[in-house]
Amino acid sequence: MAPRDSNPSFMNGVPELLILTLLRSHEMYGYEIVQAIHDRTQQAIAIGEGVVYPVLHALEEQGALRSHRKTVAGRSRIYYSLTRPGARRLADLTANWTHITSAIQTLVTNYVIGGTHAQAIA
Amino acid sequence: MAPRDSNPSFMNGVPELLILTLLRSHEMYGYEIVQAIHDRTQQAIAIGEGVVYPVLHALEEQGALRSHRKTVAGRSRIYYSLTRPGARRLADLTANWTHITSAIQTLVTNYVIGGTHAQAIA
DNA sequence: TTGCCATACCTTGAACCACAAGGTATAGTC
DNA sequence: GACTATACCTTGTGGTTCAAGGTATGGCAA
Repeated sequence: MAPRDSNPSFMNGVPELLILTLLRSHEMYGYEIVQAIHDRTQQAIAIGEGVVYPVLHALEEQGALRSHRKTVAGRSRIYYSLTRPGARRLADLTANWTHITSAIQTLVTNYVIGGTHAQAIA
Repeated sequence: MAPRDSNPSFMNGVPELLILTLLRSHEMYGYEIVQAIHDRTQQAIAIGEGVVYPVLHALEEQGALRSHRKTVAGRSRIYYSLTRPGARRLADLTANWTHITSAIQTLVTNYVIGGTHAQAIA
């Protein structure tokens, strides 16, 4: 039921990380988050609604987010904001993300600078 | 049969990236790769044999790797090395990896430097 | 007024990847 | 003679993400 630990199932949880990150500065609603991720990453990353909404629900259920409805221009929106535990969770995820990606980056960019190392490719 | 593209299924393929990266400089065998990933990332990343071996088989089948048996000290090892297409594949994966992670990194580390932004956490 | 697009929410099914756990076999060590 | 390390491998399970669809309102254009 809970093989949560060990490896972070690798790079999983990126949507969660991005969503929490966006909510760090101010509250947002789901549809807005979907577009914000797309825009603020120069289209490098596109996370669909089918991913965002379930994550929002799960995070709220876990107490990491809090929500309230607001109607703007006849449109009903559900705004989400970080709770204290949510901020802690974001800090953990961010630290972990940085740790892992920098480890990978070090490996990947090691002595590839000028060489063609043709003997390895042969 | 082939919804391969769209998003890179996110951070998937990290094991593949790491394996190709290690094989960039010289040939290695599976068991060695498992430990090398563990060691060269300061234990930040641990990829099990259950992941490495299938990836090696798949990459060879796709023509990205080439293998040959060698017996060393009574131990039979299967050494893998990069082919030309494999090197191209590694270049693609690396570029993509860098692109995506830097986009995320930019979002994640934006104006978090000194502030507690307590108003967002409330 | 009818149709279409954008907004805004949501769920379902399938695909896929990585993992843990197991299984085989040999070499060296205690 | 048993245990650990080496070295290969496969299977089943589980968790994430995806694409595709489904509902409803507002605004705009034909």
